[in-house]
Amino acid sequence: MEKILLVDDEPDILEFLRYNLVKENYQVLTAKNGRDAINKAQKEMPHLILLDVMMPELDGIETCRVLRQIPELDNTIIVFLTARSEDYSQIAGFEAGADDYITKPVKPRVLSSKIKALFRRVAVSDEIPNTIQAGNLIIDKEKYLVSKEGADIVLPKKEFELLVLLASKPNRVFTREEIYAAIWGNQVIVGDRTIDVHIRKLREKIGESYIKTTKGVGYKFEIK
Amino acid sequence: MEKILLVDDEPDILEFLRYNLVKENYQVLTAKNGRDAINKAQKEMPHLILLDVMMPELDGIETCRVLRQIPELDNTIIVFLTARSEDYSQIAGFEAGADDYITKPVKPRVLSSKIKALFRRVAVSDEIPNTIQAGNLIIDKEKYLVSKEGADIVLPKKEFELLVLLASKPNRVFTREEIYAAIWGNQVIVGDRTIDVHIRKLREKIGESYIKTTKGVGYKFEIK
DNA sequence: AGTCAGGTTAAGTTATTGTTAATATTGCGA
DNA sequence: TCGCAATATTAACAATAACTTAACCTGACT
Repeated sequence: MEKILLVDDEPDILEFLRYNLVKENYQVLTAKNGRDAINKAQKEMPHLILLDVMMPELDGIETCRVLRQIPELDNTIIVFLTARSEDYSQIAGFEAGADDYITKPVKPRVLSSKIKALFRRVAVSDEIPNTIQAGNLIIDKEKYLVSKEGADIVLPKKEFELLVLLASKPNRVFTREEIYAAIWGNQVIVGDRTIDVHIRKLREKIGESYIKTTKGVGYKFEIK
Repeated sequence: MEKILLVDDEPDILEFLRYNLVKENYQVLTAKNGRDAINKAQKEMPHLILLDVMMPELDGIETCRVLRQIPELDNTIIVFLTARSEDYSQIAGFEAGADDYITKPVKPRVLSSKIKALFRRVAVSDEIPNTIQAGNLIIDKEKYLVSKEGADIVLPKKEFELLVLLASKPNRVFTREEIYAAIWGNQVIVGDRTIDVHIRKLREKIGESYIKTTKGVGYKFEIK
């Protein structure tokens, strides 16, 4: 369920928007000014912020600028609510980092269809870079699957992570230390044959030719 | 060709509107009061209904409310014809489920451009798929129904949501965290066997072959 | 030959998931 | 509002897959 933060200084509008969005099954939070919005946004990490442009003190444009500074909110969609499609505010708004506009008076169906469309857009653009091509292997991080010439290979977690690591920079040699750090982290301690065994299993499954040992240094995913 | 239903108690206006819309190549039906409109709408399934607000007996607002109860007319656009842009009627109208307004006196060019714009918008937002086809399962999110080879399967809420989530991206592995976040949200905390049990129930009902476990990672809805 | 780095195998260990039944919660109709 | 039935969650234990380790092997280089 998507979380939406509404920001407007007029309680009536806030209520009107909330009513319509709750009906569409969104989780709705509200803030009544810019400062409030920034706090709540940081705490709640909403997926979308609907932000009135005209507000006393910190206006929508300024609020948006501040919000866009927060790296955690990078994937948050910001939509402006403007009185009319004034060219001025639109330009300023997009420059401040808004994703879209809705003009007042807000029509419920426009509201919901626009928001739906925005979420859809995000959902689509999200699925782009989840696969690594390396030689004739395709590694799909999302599906946790490796396919080799059409055939799917299922790998256990550690083996998959190992492969992803090595294949993420083909031909680069990863030392054992690097591999430990990346896959086990600094907390876990494992014996010194563990990686070798995983490498063995991996080679068995994807074929012996991909992973090369550089003695005294480490392993690499070789791609000619 | 789009079908438009005109509703107004004044024959002159009706005739005026029809003339202008027929010219634009729409298929035009008319009704002279709210009751009539509801009947014709159900029978004819128009793509758009142009509805006068001021009508004796059942007024436009009320008619609209009734129309919006009819699920088949969900995708029908409802446009109000109002004497002037009174704030009151606008709000009431939008709450009743209208999509837009046209104010009287109606200018033919405004009429046709507005209607064109509305159809264009619907054409875009219409692609929201309310049904997922996955293997030989058809999942209808609207009807909360799953059918497998013609037979309907009724699923409890949680199981249904789980299925929808997994089937929304077939073959993608969802981690337990993702599943928790999607179905329970960040607020609720449930024990660590809860998902498993729901998975069990689901598999019992839809068949064992669809949902695959990727140990250490999560679950996926597999579709070959 | 001795040492060092890594390879291999199988057996042990642990972590994760499956399963069932019991318990809690919810929603709904009388 | 009560009580029932349907759902949802938890608990306890079983099953299984993944991971790690130990013991031994191989080959290269000195």
